[in-house]
Amino acid sequence: MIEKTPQPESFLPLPPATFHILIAVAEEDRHGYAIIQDVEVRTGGALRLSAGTLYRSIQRMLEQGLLVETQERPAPEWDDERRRYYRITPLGARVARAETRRLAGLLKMARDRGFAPGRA
Amino acid sequence: MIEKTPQPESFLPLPPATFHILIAVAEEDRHGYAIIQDVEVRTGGALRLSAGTLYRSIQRMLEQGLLVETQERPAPEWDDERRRYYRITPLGARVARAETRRLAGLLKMARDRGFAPGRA
DNA sequence: GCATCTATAGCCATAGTGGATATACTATAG
DNA sequence: CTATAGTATATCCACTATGGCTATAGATGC
Repeated sequence: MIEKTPQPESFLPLPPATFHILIAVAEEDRHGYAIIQDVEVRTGGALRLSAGTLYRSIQRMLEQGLLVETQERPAPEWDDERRRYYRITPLGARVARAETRRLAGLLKMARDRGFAPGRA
Repeated sequence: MIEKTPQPESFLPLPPATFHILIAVAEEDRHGYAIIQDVEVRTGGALRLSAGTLYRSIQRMLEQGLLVETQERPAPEWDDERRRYYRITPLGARVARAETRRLAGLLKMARDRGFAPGRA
């Protein structure tokens, strides 16, 4: 018996916070606070993930297998004991690609109906 | 005094149902049930707007000025008395364009971090 | 007669979110 | 020395959006 991994599509549509967290940890392993900062910088300050949303989202994502907590830590002089580092799993990456496809489709629908992505 | 219309950005991010409804009525005035069908066809059956979500979303959108109920009705032989037709307002169109821009930005972030919109 | 489709609308439970709060360590300014 | 701000994780409460169910009701089809 082959243990089947769940279909990425079954996670869709992703909660916005979940997608932003996956994008944040795609580049490199990040700890919670660094994820909040990455989202804020990436969106030009437009989206600030609240701590409540972040840690509950991470909990859920660990249970779903989209993230794992890594044991690898930076050199002690760069580290902070309090931090917990998270890494995206292969499943997490597949789910993120599926959500990316869904968004691309949605964007196409909007453009086809005349909502060009130009100025306001 | 010029009565200011609200900033389109203040509505963002749009609830998914709201954006789908705006896309549905962009093409032509539609009644509730026709909106549900348009969403289902457009998404290839992936998204089925529930009646509860639809009518509460419409209520909110009327109050926010994103939609108006039209008085114009099709010829009686094509009409159904029960139907209520909705039309997108200029504000609704501006909000939809703003949301389209936001989504385009989000999609770019995902692609920049390696989530190409290719296969799963 | 009964099911199905069309059409609108309200009710209830759940999920996701923001904001506030708690704890605690570090760095900087006064 | 002390106050403030930043870093870091975590929990609690309230609100919003959503899905599913139910109600109502006329039309169509078997």
